[in-house]
Amino acid sequence: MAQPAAERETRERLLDTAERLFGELGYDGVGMRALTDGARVNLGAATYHFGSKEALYIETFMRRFRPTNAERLRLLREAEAAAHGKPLGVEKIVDCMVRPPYLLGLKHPDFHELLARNLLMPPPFLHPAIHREMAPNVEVFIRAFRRSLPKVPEDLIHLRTMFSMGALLMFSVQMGKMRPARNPKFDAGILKELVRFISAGLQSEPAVPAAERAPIPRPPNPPHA
Amino acid sequence: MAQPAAERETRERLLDTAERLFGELGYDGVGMRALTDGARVNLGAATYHFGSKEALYIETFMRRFRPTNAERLRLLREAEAAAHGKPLGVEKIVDCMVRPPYLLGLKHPDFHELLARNLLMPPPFLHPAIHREMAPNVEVFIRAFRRSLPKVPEDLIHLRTMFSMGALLMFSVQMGKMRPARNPKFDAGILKELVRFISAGLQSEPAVPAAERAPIPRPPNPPHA
DNA sequence: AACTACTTCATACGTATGTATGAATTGAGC
DNA sequence: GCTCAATTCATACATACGTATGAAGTAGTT
Repeated sequence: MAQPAAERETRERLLDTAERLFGELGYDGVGMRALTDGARVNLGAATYHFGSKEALYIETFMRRFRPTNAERLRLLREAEAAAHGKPLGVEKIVDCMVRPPYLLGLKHPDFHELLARNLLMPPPFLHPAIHREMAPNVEVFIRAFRRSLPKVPEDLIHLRTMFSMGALLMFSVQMGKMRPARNPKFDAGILKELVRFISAGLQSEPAVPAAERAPIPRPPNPPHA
Repeated sequence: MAQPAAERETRERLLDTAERLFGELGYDGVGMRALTDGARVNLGAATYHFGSKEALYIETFMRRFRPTNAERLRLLREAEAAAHGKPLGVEKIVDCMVRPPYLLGLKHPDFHELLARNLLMPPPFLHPAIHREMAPNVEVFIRAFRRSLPKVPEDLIHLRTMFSMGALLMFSVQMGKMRPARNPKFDAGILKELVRFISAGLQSEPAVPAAERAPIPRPPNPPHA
């Protein structure tokens, strides 16, 4: 194999540019030429490395989403190990869920918008990849919440987790936009506020007694977040 | 003017189709031909009635967003009048904010996704229209929250309102997807749960004392929701 | 029946799209 | 220094895009 360094550079320059442009403008909003021009890469090289625009898009998203998700799981398991079988505090669980994407956004600000885009309204061809990646994660977090929120029926936990993801994604988008005005002191405080907000919502008394409420169906495409 | 009835039909068929397709696939994901074919309308008629694709998109969104926003304001003013100068309950304010788009979504399910799309990541050319429409609304709701949440600093109210919008938008998207599985009893209960979730987050104790926290800047493009 | 304003329609234009092709170029292994 | 696989590059292809144009059609009004 020739020039492995150059190869990696081309590939990654293209992914970085794709991260930025796809995030700003969406899958359909950016053409191959805009991507390759922005990355100073030949048009043919894009097809060579990724095969198709869809494949490039998937990889652009997944290269960051995979490790983030793994980290969430790791943090939760770590916290559960430290708790020796006792239920975790809700804020702790939420922190495990929210911190990894938050830190990721600090390191790769361009990813913020892309994340929100793909979790809220992913292009159809992304569904399988997202679902595969998220399914085990959802499972584990829901179980943790159920243990720590005995007063909240399971279907309501699902619903509230969905709300939480919405808050997180809106947060993500706005963090991207506030980039210039931010500073470390600000960044330190704001995560705690997000965790607090979500945790308060999760812990609140159900608004409708379970007996009087119709069961909440799980959406066909669960909020993969 | 000839065939005013037919004109209105053509215009509205096109808007309805645009609502559905733009919502599913986004502005760049749908071509003029897909829209006009879907609405059984001639391609030229689209340009005739709307002038351009951007104008069509703006009108597709605004024809529902305008009245929804007006209704929010109306509900809040009505509640404030009934309170005779006393601060409103937080749940009441949240209800005024959330109920109109919720009811709208029940009536026009296709609008759900379009709303989420445009409030979370509007195409650039929509910014002015959204901002004009939302600015007074935001003002009034923030003021109401400030009165009812004396313990929450104003910048944190802004932040939490942003979180709330995220929850609402995720809710909106998922309601769209759950359409087939829903029923009236379900619909009746779920709004209350959304209001409860958001209100609990808004009312929670600030996670970081104001003195120890950096001020939260208002994002350059405020969460127009 | 002729006129008028409005709406629909078929068609055309230039450009941009994603992908395919095959020739150049590169640098390590021998 | 030759070989060879990996990469880059210029170019081409068919299709889809948004918009413009002008003729055809449609009702009310006179």
